[in-house]
Amino acid sequence: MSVRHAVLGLLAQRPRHGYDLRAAFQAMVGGEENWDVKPAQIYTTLARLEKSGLVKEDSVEQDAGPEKRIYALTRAGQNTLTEWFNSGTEPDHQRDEFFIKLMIGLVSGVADPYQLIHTQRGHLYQELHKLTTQRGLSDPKKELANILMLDKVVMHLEADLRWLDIVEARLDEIQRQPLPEPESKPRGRPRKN
Amino acid sequence: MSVRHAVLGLLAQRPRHGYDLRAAFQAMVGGEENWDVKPAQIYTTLARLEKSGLVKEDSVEQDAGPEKRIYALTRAGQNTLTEWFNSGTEPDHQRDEFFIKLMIGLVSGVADPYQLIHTQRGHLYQELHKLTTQRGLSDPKKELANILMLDKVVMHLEADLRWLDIVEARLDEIQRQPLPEPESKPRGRPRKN
DNA sequence: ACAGCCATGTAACTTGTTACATGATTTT
DNA sequence: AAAATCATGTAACAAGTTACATGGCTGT
Repeated sequence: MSVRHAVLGLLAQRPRHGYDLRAAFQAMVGGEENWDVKPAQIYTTLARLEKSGLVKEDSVEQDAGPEKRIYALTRAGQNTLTEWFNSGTEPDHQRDEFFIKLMIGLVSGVADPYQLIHTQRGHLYQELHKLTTQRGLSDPKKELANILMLDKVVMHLEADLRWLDIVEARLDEIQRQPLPEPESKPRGRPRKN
Repeated sequence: MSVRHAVLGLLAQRPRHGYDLRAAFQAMVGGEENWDVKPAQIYTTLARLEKSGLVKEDSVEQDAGPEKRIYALTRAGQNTLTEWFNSGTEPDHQRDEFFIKLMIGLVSGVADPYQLIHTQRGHLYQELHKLTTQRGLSDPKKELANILMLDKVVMHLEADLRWLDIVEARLDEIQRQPLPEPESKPRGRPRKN
C-alpha cells in the first residue's frame, strides 16, 4: 500500500522515470537492506497508476543512453496524495511471524518455547549490534532518512527484546501454577541465555 | 507467510476442519481486532497445502449440521513444520506506512512533517490508552496468547512514540543549521502537542 | 419467522516477489 | 573485452482481501 503512494509523492516533487523513482525510493528508506523495492514493482505500479489516471506519461527523454519515460502527476493524482496525507495511518498491527511461531510452538507441542525465545533473542541481539556499530561510525555524513530509519529499527528491536523477557516471565509464572492445557506437557526450562 | 505455517501447526496439534482452524487461529492472536483472518484465506490455504502434499483430507464428519472436512498433516507437512521452527525468524522489517508518509511529506513539500507527527502521536496515544484500560480490566481471566499479544502491541506502540520524539528532535536540529535541500522550504514549527 | 452461528467454498482483484529477457553506455 | 550501471519491461506466481453464494441448525 505504501509504494503506490510513495511513487505519487516522488512524482509530486518533480516528474521522473521508473529507474529514477526506484533510486529515490531506496535512498528514502536508507538502502536495500531496509526495503528492497524490485524494479518490477515500480514499473507495474506506474502502469497501474497510469491506468487509474493518477499519473500520465509526460515525455520521453533520450540523451545518450536508453530512452527514459518520464511520468508526471495528474490532478487526480495530486488529490489522491493529499487525501493520503489527511487520512490517519494505522501502526501496521504486527503480523509478526515470530509471535505465530511461538504460539504454535506452545500449542502444538512440536517445538520448545524457551528454545524459540532463546534463538530469537540471539538473532535480535546480533541485528541490534550490527546496526548500532553501523550507526556509530558514519552518523554525521548520513542522510536524514537513513538515520531515522535506523532509529526506528533500533527502537523496535529493543521493543522485541523487552517483549521476549516479558514472555519468559509469563511462561515461568504459568509453570509455577500449571493451568489445564491438554496436549502440551511443559518442558524443563533450559538455563537462561 | 505466517498463516500457512500456523495452519500446519494447528493441524499438528490435531486434525481439524477449516472453520475450526479459523477459530483456533483467532483465539491464538487474541481476537479479530489483532488479526482478522478471513475464511477465504483459510480455505484457499488449505487447498494449496493439499495440492503441495503437506496436508490431506482425513475424513468427513457430519453429526447434526453441515459436513466438516477434516484435514490432517502428512509426513511432508510435519517436516515443513519442523524446518520452520528450526529456521530463524526475521523481525519483519517495518515496512511502515507512516515512515513513508513522513519521508514523502519531507521530500515532496506537499504536507507539513510536524503536522504529520502531531497527528500520528495523537493516534498512537489513543490506541495505547484503549489497550491499557482493556488490559487493566480483565488481566487474570484472559488467556496467555491474548495477554502476550497485548504486551507486544503495547511495546511497539511505545517504541513508535519514542521514535516520533526522536524524529522531532532531529528535525529541530536541522532547522537550526539548515542543510541544502532543494524543493522543500522549511515550515515554521507549530507549538508542541 | 428471523437472526445468528456453523460450515463451505468460488471469483475477481490488489500487492508484491521471482525469474526471465533485452539492450545501450560507461567504467575497469 | 568484460563488468557494472542505466533503463525498460513481461510472465508466472504467492498471499491476502472483498464480495458473493449456498445451506443447515439453533435460539429467540
